[in-house]
Amino acid sequence: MSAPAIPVQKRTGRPRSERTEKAILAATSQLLAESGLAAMTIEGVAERAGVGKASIYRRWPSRGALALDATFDEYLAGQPTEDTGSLQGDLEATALDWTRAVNRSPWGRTLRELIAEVQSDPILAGAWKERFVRPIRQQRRPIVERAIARGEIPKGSDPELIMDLLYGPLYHRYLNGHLPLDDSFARSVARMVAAAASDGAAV
Amino acid sequence: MSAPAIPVQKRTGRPRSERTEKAILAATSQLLAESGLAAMTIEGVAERAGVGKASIYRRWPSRGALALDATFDEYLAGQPTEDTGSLQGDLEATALDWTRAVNRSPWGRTLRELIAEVQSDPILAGAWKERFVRPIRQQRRPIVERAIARGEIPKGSDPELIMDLLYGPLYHRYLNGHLPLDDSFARSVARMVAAAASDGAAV
Amino acid sequence: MSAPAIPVQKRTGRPRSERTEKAILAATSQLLAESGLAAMTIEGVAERAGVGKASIYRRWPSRGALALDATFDEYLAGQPTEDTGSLQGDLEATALDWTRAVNRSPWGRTLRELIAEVQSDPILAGAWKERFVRPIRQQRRPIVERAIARGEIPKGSDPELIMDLLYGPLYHRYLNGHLPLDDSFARSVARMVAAAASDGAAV
Amino acid sequence: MSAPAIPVQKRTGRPRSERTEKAILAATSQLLAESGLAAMTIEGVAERAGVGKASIYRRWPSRGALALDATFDEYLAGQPTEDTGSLQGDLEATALDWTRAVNRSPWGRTLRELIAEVQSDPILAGAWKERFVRPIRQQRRPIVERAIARGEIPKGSDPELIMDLLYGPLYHRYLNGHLPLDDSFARSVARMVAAAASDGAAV
DNA sequence: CCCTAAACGAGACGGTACGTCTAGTCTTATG
DNA sequence: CATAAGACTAGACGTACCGTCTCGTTTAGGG
Repeated sequence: MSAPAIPVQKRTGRPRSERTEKAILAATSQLLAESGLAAMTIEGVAERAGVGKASIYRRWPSRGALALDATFDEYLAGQPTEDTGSLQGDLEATALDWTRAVNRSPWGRTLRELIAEVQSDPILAGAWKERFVRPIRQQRRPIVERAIARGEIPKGSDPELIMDLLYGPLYHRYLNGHLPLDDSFARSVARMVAAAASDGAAV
Repeated sequence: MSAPAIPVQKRTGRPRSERTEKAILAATSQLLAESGLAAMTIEGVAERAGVGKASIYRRWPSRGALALDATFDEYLAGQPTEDTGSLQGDLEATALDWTRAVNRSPWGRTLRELIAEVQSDPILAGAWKERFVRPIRQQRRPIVERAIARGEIPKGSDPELIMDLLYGPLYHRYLNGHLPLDDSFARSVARMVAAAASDGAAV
Repeated sequence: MSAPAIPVQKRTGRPRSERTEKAILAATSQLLAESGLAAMTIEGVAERAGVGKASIYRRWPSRGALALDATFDEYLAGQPTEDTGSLQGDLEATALDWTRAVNRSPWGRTLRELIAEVQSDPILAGAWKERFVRPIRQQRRPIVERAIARGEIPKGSDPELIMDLLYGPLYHRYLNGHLPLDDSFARSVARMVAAAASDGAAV
Repeated sequence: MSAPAIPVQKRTGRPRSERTEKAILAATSQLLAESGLAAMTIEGVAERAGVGKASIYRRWPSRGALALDATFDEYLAGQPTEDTGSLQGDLEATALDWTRAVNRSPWGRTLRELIAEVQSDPILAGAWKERFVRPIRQQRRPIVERAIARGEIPKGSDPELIMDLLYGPLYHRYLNGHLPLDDSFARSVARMVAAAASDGAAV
């Protein structure tokens, strides 16, 4: 009825070395931080990690997949979701957290290039959604639930719509760069989304 | 014996051929439509156009710049800005136009990859903002002005903020692909932005 | 593999650089002399010559073809065919020349490895025959003709058979190494071939 | 390369499996017959034999050594040395035997590539001489002894010289391919060698 | 009857070189 | 000068094998 929770242990052959895996991810992170995804090559990673290229290809199907894993490793800390007491407060905290994170170089640059890489590789795009987008959104879902519980917004309000309204404008300035992505903008967006949701427009 | 009174435009050398330019752009468009930006190479364009690589480099500094020009050539038709009589109506028309345009393959794919390309090339990013982002936004500016004139929203409402609130969520689903970008979503976004602006949250 | 006798005039494009060609052949010769054919790689040649790999592949289809050309360039001096006054004298001079040439390291090693390389590459084998084997044999043909003119051997004697009888045993010891290939052996072979030919056994 | 004459008694551990050894040799022979030595790889043999690579390296030091053993296994039948009653007859029988054997594909191809392999591996060259060259020559030695006994050639005639005179030209055409190696050539060589030896030129 | 130790199949390991591809520049002959 | 053609240096690509090194398992002989 379901996939095995604990994958069956492979029976034969030399097991993959954890040391090798860590060396590859570390080298990747370094290179990404130094010069960005565009300048990161599999050969470069292999050399820096003191590893054969085959050991990389054995584990990751593409440069993007490797970069994604390495970036995810750094990101895992995640961001908090503390209750500020109001919908607008929660949205503002979320927007400010994200804004400050992506303005942090070089992580911000890598994220930007990773999103770019994802645009022309459907397999990678799937991983991106699973590993980055979905977790962050689920983490923020309680914000809407708390607002409903508080009676700030109607019961049927769509959390997905609200999340897109909040994150969308931030990503937009981040990737297009037509106007600055700063704290002030983050606060404005949060204010507008809170207002719209309170009006019941998200139902 | 005497210098010309009005300095004549330098006339030495063979002038650049218009035929060459058109052949390059046509070949680029074809290749983009066939296999996307990721698979488009300068060598491929040169061969398809029956042109030397140098003739391309003489005109465009990079693959992205060429692709941008070729795509812009196709895009010039633009979208209308007719007055629907209400802010929400105007926003909805705008959102639906954009949504339907990017859902059109292969143009949608090329745009997506172009945005990707822009992420790691600052020069190209500048061109992108000038040529695509700014014109579209200026074209839509009257929407806010009309809404103020109608008294739907306060005088000090920020058109840039409203534009970001509208386009941001659309781009977000377009590039991240976590949820479908369809007419229904476009209408929901327009409704929410109109609601927020009416509340005076965009001041 | 080599320049055509009558080079077809290429109409367009940048012509191949003579400098590049010479640098490649020089680097190849050096590497062959230093460590032999088995250790010579296309990458190594490219690096030593300060040349892109593509420039090598543009000119030679395989490592063996390149090595053959480089070795031929060194060999071109050739060996004399002076008339010693008798068949046995001429054969002996020929055998001694060849013996001493192949005992000369590193040229002898390269020749040995080149013959080896030829065994599993039919295209290369053709070039080998044309460029090395046939010229040498034709150069030695007058030996038999002079012997006939002198009346030492019958008119119908087969020069090819006599050449094989002379060179065969020398190559045999050279490649098999079961017994030393020295001047004494060269003289013995020459003596026997002369004796057999005088008996009219080569008719 | 092969089992030692007096196998040192191993004290402990699992003994080497005869099945494994046979599977390796069989797979090697198959691959040699199918595509030749140049295309035969240790990995390919291991896979075909259903054997770990280490089990091959435990037994043979190199690809050439393995190929030599596998080929030798097939060759063991050897060739007869019957007395035809005359030196020329014996030489002719020998030459024809060898000629026909090497013209037999794929065995002929493998032998050719094996000789090639030997040229750049001194250790393998030693094995080659011991295992192939010497046995064959010793097998043919009685030919000369019988000729002396018959009084066809002088007592001091050098068997090694005569063997080189006979085999050399055959190997020469076999490896160089400049002219066909056929029965007619084999007979001519035998006739010439017999003539020279009768003249006492082999003393 | 277990213990020891080597051999076993499998396959990962760090490497090297392959032959191909594209980048961006340079060099020719021809307009 | 610009052009089409194509050679130039440079270097990454992904693949194939190399010879070595773990794994967990098997298989004998000696204690």
